[in-house]
Amino acid sequence: MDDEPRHGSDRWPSVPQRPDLPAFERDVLRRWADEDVFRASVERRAGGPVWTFYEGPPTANGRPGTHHVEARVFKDVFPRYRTMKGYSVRRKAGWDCHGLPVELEVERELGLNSKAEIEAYGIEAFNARCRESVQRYVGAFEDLTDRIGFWIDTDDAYWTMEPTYVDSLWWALKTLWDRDLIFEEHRVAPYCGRCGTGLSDAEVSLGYEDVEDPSIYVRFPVLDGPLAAYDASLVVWTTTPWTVPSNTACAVGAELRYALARTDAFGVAGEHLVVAVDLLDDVLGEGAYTVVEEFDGTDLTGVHYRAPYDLVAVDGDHRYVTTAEFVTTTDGTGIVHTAPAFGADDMAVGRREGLPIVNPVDGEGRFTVGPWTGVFVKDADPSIIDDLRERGLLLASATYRHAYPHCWRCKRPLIYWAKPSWYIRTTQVRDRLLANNAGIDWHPAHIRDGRFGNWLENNVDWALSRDRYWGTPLPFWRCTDCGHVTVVGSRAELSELTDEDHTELDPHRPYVDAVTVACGACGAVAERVPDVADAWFDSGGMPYAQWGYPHTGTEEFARHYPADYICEAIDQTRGWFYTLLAESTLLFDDASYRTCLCLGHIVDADGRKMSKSLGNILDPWDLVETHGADALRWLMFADGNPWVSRRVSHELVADVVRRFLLTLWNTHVFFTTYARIDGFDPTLAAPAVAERPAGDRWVLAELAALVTTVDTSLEGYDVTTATRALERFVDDLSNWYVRRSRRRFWRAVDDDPIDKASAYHTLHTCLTTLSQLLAPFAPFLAERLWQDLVVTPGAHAGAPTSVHLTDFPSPDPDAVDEPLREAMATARRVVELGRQARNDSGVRIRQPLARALVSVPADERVGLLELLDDVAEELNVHRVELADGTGDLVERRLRPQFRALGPAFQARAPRVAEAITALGADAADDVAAALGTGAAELEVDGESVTLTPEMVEVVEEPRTGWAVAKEGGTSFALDTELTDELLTEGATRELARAVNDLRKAEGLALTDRIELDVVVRPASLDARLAESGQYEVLSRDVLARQVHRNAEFADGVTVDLGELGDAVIAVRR
RNA sequence: GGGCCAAUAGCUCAGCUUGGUUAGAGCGCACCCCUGAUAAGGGUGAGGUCGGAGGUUCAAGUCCUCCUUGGCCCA
Repeated sequence: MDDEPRHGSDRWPSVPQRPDLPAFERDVLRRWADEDVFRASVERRAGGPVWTFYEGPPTANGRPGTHHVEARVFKDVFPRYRTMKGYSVRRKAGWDCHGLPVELEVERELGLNSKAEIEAYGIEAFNARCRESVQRYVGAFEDLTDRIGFWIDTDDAYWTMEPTYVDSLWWALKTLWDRDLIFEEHRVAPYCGRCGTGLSDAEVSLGYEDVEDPSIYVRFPVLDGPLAAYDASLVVWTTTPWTVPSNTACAVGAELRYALARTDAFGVAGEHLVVAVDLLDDVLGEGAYTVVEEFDGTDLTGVHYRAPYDLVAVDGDHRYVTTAEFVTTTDGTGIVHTAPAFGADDMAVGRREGLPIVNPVDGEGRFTVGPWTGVFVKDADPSIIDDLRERGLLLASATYRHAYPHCWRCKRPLIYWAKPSWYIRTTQVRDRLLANNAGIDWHPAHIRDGRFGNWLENNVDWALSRDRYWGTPLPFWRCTDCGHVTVVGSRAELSELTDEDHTELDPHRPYVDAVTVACGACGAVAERVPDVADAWFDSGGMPYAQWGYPHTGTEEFARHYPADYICEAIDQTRGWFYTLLAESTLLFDDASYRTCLCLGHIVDADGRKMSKSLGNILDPWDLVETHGADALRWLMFADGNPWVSRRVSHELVADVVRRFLLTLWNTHVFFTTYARIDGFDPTLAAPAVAERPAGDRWVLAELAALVTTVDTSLEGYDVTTATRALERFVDDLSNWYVRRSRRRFWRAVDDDPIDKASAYHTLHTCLTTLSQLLAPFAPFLAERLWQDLVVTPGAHAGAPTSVHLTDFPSPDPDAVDEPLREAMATARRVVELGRQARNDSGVRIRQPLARALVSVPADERVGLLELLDDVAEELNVHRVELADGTGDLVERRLRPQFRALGPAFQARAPRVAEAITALGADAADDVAAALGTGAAELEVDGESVTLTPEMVEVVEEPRTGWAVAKEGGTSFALDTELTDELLTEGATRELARAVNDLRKAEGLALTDRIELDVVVRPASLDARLAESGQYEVLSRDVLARQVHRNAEFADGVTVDLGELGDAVIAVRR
């Protein structure tokens, strides 16, 4: 730009027209770091009311992806907003360090494949590798966190593997133990025989595959009761033949009906079989049986039967019929084979009935007894089926296609079996969980009673223990002698119990395993149970454990409990959202968070989930370094609802840059360019808002409304409404305010200094307020605007050195002007119609026209009156007239208003509407006149009905032959007749454009003055231009010191002036 | 198999809470304008059975039921 401003001031920076967004963001990051702005923003609010955010710790077991950016920017925007609103918002970071994912990552690195191999490698060395792995990835997270402008204090982070954190968890576990909320029990869990380990639900869900499994029907002969007299057999269905040797009971539905049927279907003449009535046809074949007797499921209760195998000696009553709720007649026979060791439902029945657990299977999933000893159970299925068939017990055998879980690592089918585990008795506080959940403000609201509420309704006890290595060790010591369990609440307590100093102990395995305590009951040696805690227990405990509560940090805990706001993706409903609520309910009978924003997932441009296997992972660094962090942040905030899955791609981020960021940037460039030229001094008093022109008052009214919208939306955790309002305003500012006001900026200062100052102050206010409104969303661009518009030019005495240290704006009460906003909306609609009319008529915009006639609905007339000059100027029409409802220029039509007609006429409303629409111009005149005095009568289907003014809108349409455009109740008619005078003006505009083109081509600066040589032909046109003063107009428009008509010059440019003639022009400095 | 969510223009998304008769925006496309924001900017237009079928209502993109497809969670 010009190095010699017209009125001399370098207070405004020179802003590049094409910004390198990532580069300037890095500059901003440096400034923030140098001036410690984040810390300052928190500290200046230290005395404010506390507003608490909890960081759900990312599991640092891989590089951060684009979905992490999503969660992190939503975690950032509300704390930033609250800080600007005056709240004290501590931003404590956190890292989730433990868990199977970390172990698996390390196993991969080390090439280990099983627990046996890990133990051979050594738990100490293995856990050391896990610790290193976590620290490695935390670094990657910190870098990205910083780059995207997520202000969270990573120096103050909690780490779930820290000893003080573990101490807190031990306290929690001991507290629960003391309240009898923890117990040990056999439970059925998915298990991989080859890997020798149970799998978490998350792992199981990775490995579902569609497979063919056997589906067999087996005879279980009845041994006692009336049925025995028939030599009847129960027909039992199963898809896991290998569990038949472990059968201990059969379950029937108490509410279901059963039948004793005689049949020859299976090659035994006249045999008697028991099957659910609903399934007789399916199992025995239609018409292939006779029902002997029908009875209820409960009638079968207690009936003993003979099972096919006696491979394991069993004590106690078993192999009888009982009832269970899960029995249905959707498939099978209505009689369910039950093996408590190998199914969760089975185990529940077994526990209720006190049935023995028969488990002839070893830790590798192989039979330990019978003819299949050493065979993997699933592989034994065919041979068991053959055996049943040979012994005449098999009624039928088929296959069954279904999804069955497989080990995601070794691809072998999983088996479900019972092993002892530690549980937290969450079912005991189920009602409290529901009650506490009811008080949480969920976004979206349906989570509360939907996904999350349903989950809580079906609460089961929390399986706490994991038979693994890298986790919080359970602080349970069991006596080797009497079995008594001693629970330890901290390392300090452990020291007391052992009379050794363990206060500096690394509480991880294997160190803690080596510590033994004296049994609290008998005094013998107690050893720690080897399990570690579910890593979810770690993260769910962060409200207290991040402070080391209650051993340390009791004040911080009190100050920051509960959280006002948390935010994670929707998959945390059963993860962190649950464990947070469960632990706070168990320990404090309270929800530890007040508001929860639940995000949808990030998917690729085709709507597919991002995954390594699909190869569609978007690297967040690539996005940020190509388009900038603000662009990515804005996409997350503005594109769709936070809680539906949203697409991210380079194209979509680039679109944000073009559509929004560059539009705003261009406005910024426009302002600073002219502010530099004019040396605008922002410290001089601004004209009062009421004194400014309508355009200024309008944009300030829009700004005031925007401030209210953004503030209210953010208060309600609604970024969608806020960002859409901001986008709309930026577009309005650029494409209406600036567009309409350009001339005011470039005309000479001494022309109308008040008007010019008004324009500058207005645009300056808009841009600086935008900077503040944008600060929580797009912190980099906001900062740049603030620096360029406030800090560098010294615009406000004592203004904060960063936008992030300012108070969130409040609407200027002097600027609020709803009628003006509405009037401008009308004016803009009229302009749109005007453009349409011009387009249709083929008269180019540079050609002035004499007049236009506008009709708008009656209630918009007054407001529009003030803005008609704006409309005229925008459309390059000398005079725009507003039809006043009289005279012959317009004719009236009536538009039915259903909102009023519907309630009044009900079923007849459509007929009345038709009648209203059908009225001719004269009849419409009469009705409109009658309505003016209150009500009008109208004949509909031979009956007279009474219309009130609310029921119709009176629409006026120009009666002229002009170019007309209309929409709804608004119409615009353009007089396209061209007079000599108008054509002359048009020629001047044409000349001005050509001269300015030439100026640009010659490389002249905006402010350079020129000598203009011009020859207009024919001479008559030249004379007309001179007579009508058009050369003066031209001279002003192109900053010519003098216009030399009919000059002699060699290298002129020819300008076509249409049918009027042409011209040759040249410019000189 | 169960729960929740989604489906609106070629694409990405608003609108649905509170039903009102012309359903919007951006991108893309076609045509055009502007040329002192200029390696910018703007306009006009085409493009929609609002996933499908019923229902409630004078009136349904909006409310209800069922279905289809997709996603997430669970089994």
